[in-house]
Amino acid sequence: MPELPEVETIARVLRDGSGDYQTSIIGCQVNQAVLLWARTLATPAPGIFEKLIIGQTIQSLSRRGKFLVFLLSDLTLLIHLRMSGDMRVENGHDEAGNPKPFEKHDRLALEFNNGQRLVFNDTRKFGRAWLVKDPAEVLGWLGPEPFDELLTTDAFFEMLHRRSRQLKPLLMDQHFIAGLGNIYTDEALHLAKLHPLALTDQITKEASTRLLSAIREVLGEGIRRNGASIDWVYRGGDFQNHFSVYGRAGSPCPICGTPIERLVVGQRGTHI
DNA sequence: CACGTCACCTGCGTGC
DNA sequence: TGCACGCAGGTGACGT
Repeated sequence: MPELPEVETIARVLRDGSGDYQTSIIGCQVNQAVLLWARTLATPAPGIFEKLIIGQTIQSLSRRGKFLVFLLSDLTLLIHLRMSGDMRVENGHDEAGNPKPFEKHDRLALEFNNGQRLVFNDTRKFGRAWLVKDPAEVLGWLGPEPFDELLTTDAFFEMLHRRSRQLKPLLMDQHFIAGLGNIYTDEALHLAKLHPLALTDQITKEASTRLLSAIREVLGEGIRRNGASIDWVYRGGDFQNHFSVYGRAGSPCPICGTPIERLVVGQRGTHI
Protein backbone atom coordinates (compact mmCIF):
# COMPACT_ATOMS: atom_id res chain seq x y z
CA MET A 1 0.00 0.00 0.00
CA PRO A 2 0.71 3.39 0.12
CA GLU A 3 2.80 3.97 3.21
CA LEU A 4 3.06 7.17 5.23
CA PRO A 5 4.65 9.36 2.51
CA GLU A 6 2.15 8.26 -0.15
CA VAL A 7 -0.82 8.82 2.17
CA GLU A 8 0.59 12.21 3.18
CA THR A 9 1.00 13.11 -0.51
CA ILE A 10 -2.57 12.12 -1.28
CA ALA A 11 -3.86 14.12 1.68
CA ARG A 12 -1.94 17.20 0.51
CA VAL A 13 -3.19 16.89 -3.06
CA LEU A 14 -6.81 16.55 -1.95
CA ARG A 15 -6.38 19.47 0.45
CA ASP A 16 -4.45 21.88 -1.74
CA GLY A 17 -5.05 20.66 -5.27
CA SER A 18 -2.28 20.02 -7.80
CA GLY A 19 -1.77 19.63 -11.52
CA ASP A 20 -5.14 19.31 -13.27
CA TYR A 21 -7.10 19.92 -10.12
CA GLN A 22 -6.30 23.17 -8.40
CA THR A 23 -9.38 22.87 -6.25
CA SER A 24 -9.49 21.72 -2.65
CA ILE A 25 -12.18 19.49 -1.25
CA ILE A 26 -12.20 21.46 2.00
CA GLY A 27 -15.57 23.17 2.38
CA CYS A 28 -17.34 20.82 -0.02
CA GLN A 29 -20.72 19.51 1.08
CA VAL A 30 -21.77 15.94 0.37
CA ASN A 31 -24.86 15.63 -1.84
CA GLN A 32 -24.77 11.94 -2.50
CA ALA A 33 -22.81 8.82 -1.59
CA VAL A 34 -22.28 5.94 -4.02
CA LEU A 35 -21.08 2.62 -2.65
CA LEU A 36 -19.89 0.37 -5.49
CA TRP A 37 -18.35 -2.44 -3.42
CA ALA A 38 -20.16 -3.10 -0.16
CA ARG A 39 -17.23 -4.50 1.82
CA THR A 40 -15.26 -1.28 1.35
CA LEU A 41 -17.48 0.20 4.04
CA ALA A 42 -16.32 -1.09 7.44
CA THR A 43 -18.94 0.85 9.37
CA PRO A 44 -21.78 1.78 9.56
CA ALA A 45 -24.23 -0.23 7.41
CA PRO A 46 -24.65 1.23 3.89
CA GLY A 47 -28.11 2.74 4.47
CA ILE A 48 -27.02 4.43 7.70
CA PHE A 49 -23.80 5.63 6.06
CA GLU A 50 -25.67 7.37 3.28
CA LYS A 51 -28.14 8.93 5.66
CA LEU A 52 -25.39 10.22 7.96
CA ILE A 53 -22.94 11.55 5.39
CA ILE A 54 -25.35 13.45 3.14
CA GLY A 55 -25.29 17.10 4.12
CA GLN A 56 -21.92 16.86 5.91
CA THR A 57 -19.25 19.40 4.96
CA ILE A 58 -15.54 18.57 4.85
CA GLN A 59 -13.86 20.72 7.51
CA SER A 60 -10.33 19.39 7.22
CA LEU A 61 -8.25 16.51 5.93
CA SER A 62 -5.24 15.07 7.68
CA ARG A 63 -3.31 11.83 8.06
CA ARG A 64 -2.73 9.55 11.03
CA GLY A 65 -0.37 6.66 10.30
CA LYS A 66 -1.62 5.31 6.97
CA PHE A 67 -5.18 6.55 7.53
CA LEU A 68 -6.75 9.52 5.78
CA VAL A 69 -8.79 11.50 8.30
CA PHE A 70 -11.65 13.61 6.93
CA LEU A 71 -13.13 15.80 9.62
CA LEU A 72 -16.77 16.46 8.71
CA SER A 73 -19.38 18.76 10.24
CA ASP A 74 -20.08 16.40 13.11
CA LEU A 75 -18.59 13.06 12.12
CA THR A 76 -15.21 11.72 10.97
CA LEU A 77 -14.61 9.73 7.80
CA LEU A 78 -11.54 7.50 7.94
CA ILE A 79 -10.08 5.77 4.90
CA HIS A 80 -7.29 3.20 4.79
CA LEU A 81 -5.92 2.53 1.29
CA ARG A 82 -4.26 -0.80 2.20
CA MET A 83 -2.38 -2.29 -0.80
CA SER A 84 -3.91 -0.74 -3.87
CA GLY A 85 -6.20 2.11 -2.84
CA ASP A 86 -6.11 5.56 -4.39
CA MET A 87 -8.20 8.72 -4.12
CA ARG A 88 -9.03 11.19 -6.84
CA VAL A 89 -11.19 14.27 -7.26
CA GLU A 90 -12.94 14.88 -10.55
CA ASN A 91 -15.90 16.59 -12.10
CA GLY A 92 -18.88 14.29 -11.73
CA HIS A 93 -20.35 15.31 -15.10
CA ASP A 94 -19.17 15.64 -18.69
CA GLU A 95 -19.48 18.75 -20.91
CA ALA A 96 -23.08 17.85 -21.77
CA GLY A 97 -23.95 17.64 -18.10
CA ASN A 98 -24.38 13.88 -18.04
CA PRO A 99 -23.10 11.95 -15.04
CA LYS A 100 -19.60 10.64 -15.73
CA PRO A 101 -19.40 6.83 -15.59
CA PHE A 102 -17.23 5.30 -12.88
CA GLU A 103 -13.90 3.71 -13.66
CA LYS A 104 -12.92 0.12 -13.21
CA HIS A 105 -12.23 -0.63 -9.53
CA ASP A 106 -13.98 2.47 -8.20
CA ARG A 107 -15.41 1.40 -4.82
CA LEU A 108 -16.87 4.47 -3.12
CA ALA A 109 -17.69 8.00 -4.23
CA LEU A 110 -18.89 11.16 -2.51
CA GLU A 111 -20.58 13.68 -4.76
CA PHE A 112 -20.37 17.32 -3.73
CA ASN A 113 -22.63 20.32 -4.09
CA ASN A 114 -20.13 21.99 -6.45
CA GLY A 115 -20.35 19.17 -9.02
CA GLN A 116 -17.03 17.62 -8.04
CA ARG A 117 -16.74 14.16 -6.62
CA LEU A 118 -14.24 12.33 -4.46
CA VAL A 119 -13.63 8.76 -5.61
CA PHE A 120 -11.96 5.87 -3.79
CA ASN A 121 -10.50 3.43 -6.32
CA ASP A 122 -9.07 0.15 -5.03
CA THR A 123 -8.13 -2.71 -7.36
CA ARG A 124 -7.61 -5.35 -4.71
CA LYS A 125 -10.60 -4.43 -2.52
CA PHE A 126 -8.54 -4.46 0.68
CA GLY A 127 -9.17 -0.79 1.48
CA ARG A 128 -11.75 0.25 4.08
CA ALA A 129 -13.78 3.29 5.08
CA TRP A 130 -15.22 4.09 8.50
CA LEU A 131 -17.71 6.82 9.35
CA VAL A 132 -17.60 7.42 13.09
CA LYS A 133 -18.45 9.89 15.81
CA ASP A 134 -15.12 9.50 17.57
CA PRO A 135 -12.03 8.77 15.41
CA ALA A 136 -10.31 7.20 18.44
CA GLU A 137 -12.62 4.19 17.93
CA VAL A 138 -10.55 3.37 14.85
CA LEU A 139 -7.22 5.12 15.47
CA GLY A 140 -6.85 4.71 19.22
CA TRP A 141 -4.55 1.73 19.11
CA LEU A 142 -1.97 3.25 16.73
CA GLY A 143 1.60 3.79 17.85
CA PRO A 144 3.27 7.21 17.74
CA GLU A 145 3.74 9.27 14.59
CA PRO A 146 7.37 8.93 13.48
CA PHE A 147 7.86 12.71 13.51
CA ASP A 148 6.24 13.24 16.92
CA GLU A 149 8.59 15.34 19.07
CA LEU A 150 7.62 13.23 22.07
CA LEU A 151 9.23 10.27 20.32
CA THR A 152 12.71 10.99 21.64
CA THR A 153 15.76 8.79 21.20
CA ASP A 154 15.39 7.70 24.82
CA ALA A 155 11.72 6.84 24.39
CA PHE A 156 12.44 4.91 21.18
CA PHE A 157 15.24 2.91 22.81
CA GLU A 158 12.95 2.09 25.71
CA MET A 159 10.17 1.00 23.31
CA LEU A 160 12.56 -1.36 21.50
CA HIS A 161 13.73 -2.90 24.75
CA ARG A 162 10.27 -3.43 26.17
CA ARG A 163 9.92 -6.55 23.99
CA SER A 164 12.10 -9.08 22.23
CA ARG A 165 11.09 -9.28 18.61
CA GLN A 166 12.59 -9.29 15.15
CA LEU A 167 13.29 -5.70 14.17
CA LYS A 168 11.50 -5.51 10.84
CA PRO A 169 8.17 -7.05 11.90
CA LEU A 170 8.12 -4.75 14.92
CA LEU A 171 8.75 -1.63 12.82
CA MET A 172 5.90 -2.66 10.53
CA ASP A 173 3.58 -3.24 13.48
CA GLN A 174 1.32 -0.19 13.53
CA HIS A 175 0.87 -0.56 17.29
CA PHE A 176 4.59 0.09 17.72
CA ILE A 177 4.99 3.03 15.33
CA ALA A 178 2.46 4.25 12.77
CA GLY A 179 3.15 4.65 9.07
CA LEU A 180 6.03 2.37 8.13
CA GLY A 181 5.41 -0.35 5.54
CA ASN A 182 7.55 -2.76 3.57
CA ILE A 183 9.46 -0.27 1.42
CA TYR A 184 10.36 2.36 3.98
CA THR A 185 11.21 -0.25 6.61
CA ASP A 186 13.77 -1.88 4.29
CA GLU A 187 15.15 1.51 3.34
CA ALA A 188 15.40 2.68 6.96
CA LEU A 189 17.09 -0.51 8.14
CA HIS A 190 19.62 -0.28 5.32
CA LEU A 191 20.36 3.36 6.08
CA ALA A 192 20.80 2.53 9.76
CA LYS A 193 22.95 -0.50 8.87
CA LEU A 194 20.74 -2.86 10.89
CA HIS A 195 19.60 -6.39 10.03
CA PRO A 196 15.83 -6.95 9.75
CA LEU A 197 16.08 -10.06 11.96
CA ALA A 198 18.07 -8.39 14.74
CA LEU A 199 16.33 -8.73 18.09
CA THR A 200 14.90 -5.49 19.38
CA ASP A 201 16.14 -5.88 22.94
CA GLN A 202 19.69 -6.38 21.72
CA ILE A 203 19.85 -3.10 19.83
CA THR A 204 22.38 -0.72 21.37
CA LYS A 205 21.50 2.85 22.25
CA GLU A 206 23.67 4.11 19.40
CA ALA A 207 21.98 1.80 16.88
CA SER A 208 18.49 2.72 18.07
CA THR A 209 19.31 6.42 17.74
CA ARG A 210 20.62 5.75 14.24
CA LEU A 211 17.45 3.80 13.40
CA LEU A 212 15.06 6.52 14.54
CA SER A 213 16.93 9.11 12.54
CA ALA A 214 17.02 6.78 9.51
CA ILE A 215 13.25 6.26 9.74
CA ARG A 216 12.73 10.02 9.75
CA GLU A 217 15.21 10.49 6.93
CA VAL A 218 13.63 7.98 4.53
CA LEU A 219 10.06 9.06 5.33
CA GLY A 220 11.08 12.69 4.92
CA GLU A 221 12.68 11.99 1.56
CA GLY A 222 9.61 10.01 0.51
CA ILE A 223 7.37 12.96 1.33
CA ARG A 224 9.67 15.44 -0.43
CA ARG A 225 9.51 13.25 -3.53
CA ASN A 226 5.71 12.94 -3.31
CA GLY A 227 5.94 9.26 -2.44
CA ALA A 228 6.79 6.27 -4.57
CA SER A 229 4.79 5.13 -7.61
CA ILE A 230 5.07 1.44 -8.35
CA ASP A 231 3.49 -0.70 -11.05
CA TRP A 232 0.08 0.38 -12.22
CA VAL A 233 -0.66 2.39 -9.09
CA TYR A 234 0.78 5.67 -10.30
CA ARG A 235 0.40 8.72 -8.12
CA GLY A 236 2.99 11.11 -9.46
CA GLY A 237 5.79 10.55 -6.96
CA ASP A 238 9.31 9.56 -7.94
CA PHE A 239 10.85 8.07 -4.78
CA GLN A 240 10.82 4.70 -6.56
CA ASN A 241 13.81 5.97 -8.55
CA HIS A 242 15.78 6.53 -5.36
CA PHE A 243 15.42 3.25 -3.49
CA SER A 244 18.69 1.98 -2.04
CA VAL A 245 17.58 -1.62 -1.51
CA TYR A 246 13.85 -2.17 -2.07
CA GLY A 247 13.24 -4.11 -5.28
CA ARG A 248 16.97 -4.05 -6.12
CA ALA A 249 17.97 -7.65 -5.38
CA GLY A 250 21.16 -8.53 -7.25
CA SER A 251 22.12 -4.91 -7.86
CA PRO A 252 25.06 -3.40 -5.99
CA CYS A 253 24.51 -1.70 -2.65
CA PRO A 254 24.95 2.04 -3.21
CA ILE A 255 27.14 2.24 -0.09
CA CYS A 256 29.50 -0.75 -0.35
CA GLY A 257 28.78 -2.33 -3.73
CA THR A 258 27.91 -5.75 -2.32
CA PRO A 259 25.00 -7.34 -4.23
CA ILE A 260 21.68 -6.72 -2.51
CA GLU A 261 20.06 -9.86 -1.13
CA ARG A 262 16.39 -10.66 -0.97
CA LEU A 263 15.00 -12.73 1.89
CA VAL A 264 11.55 -13.27 3.32
CA VAL A 265 10.70 -11.95 6.76
CA GLY A 266 7.20 -12.31 8.11
CA GLN A 267 5.97 -13.30 4.63
CA ARG A 268 7.29 -10.06 3.15
CA GLY A 269 10.02 -9.61 0.59
CA THR A 270 12.97 -8.07 2.41
CA HIS A 271 16.05 -6.44 0.95
CA ILE A 272 19.42 -6.09 2.64
C1' DC B 1 4.00 -12.91 24.03
C1' DA B 2 6.30 -14.08 19.57
C1' DC B 3 5.93 -16.11 15.32
C1' DG B 4 4.05 -18.74 11.33
C1' DT B 5 0.18 -19.42 8.17
C1' DC B 6 -3.75 -18.29 5.83
C1' DA B 7 -7.34 -15.19 4.18
C1' DC B 8 -8.89 -11.22 1.82
C1' DC B 9 -8.49 -9.59 -3.81
C1' DT B 10 -6.87 -8.40 -8.68
C1' DG B 11 -3.45 -8.10 -12.07
C1' DC B 12 1.15 -8.38 -13.96
C1' DG B 13 5.44 -10.79 -15.37
C1' DT B 14 7.70 -15.15 -16.19
C1' DG B 15 8.41 -19.61 -17.78
C1' DC B 16 6.79 -23.83 -19.76
C1' DT C 1 -1.65 -18.49 -27.19
C1' DG C 2 -2.77 -20.58 -22.88
C1' DC C 3 -1.97 -21.47 -18.28
C1' DA C 4 0.14 -22.14 -13.86
C1' DC C 5 2.68 -19.82 -10.63
C1' DG C 6 4.89 -16.28 -7.95
C1' DC C 7 4.71 -11.76 -6.68
C1' DA C 8 2.78 -7.10 -5.05
C1' DG C 9 3.03 -0.50 -0.96
C1' DG C 10 -1.46 -4.15 4.35
C1' DT C 11 -3.76 -6.09 8.03
C1' DG C 12 -6.26 -9.36 10.93
C1' DA C 13 -7.68 -13.90 12.60
C1' DC C 14 -5.99 -18.12 13.94
C1' DG C 15 -2.94 -21.88 15.75
C1' DT C 16 1.35 -23.31 18.07
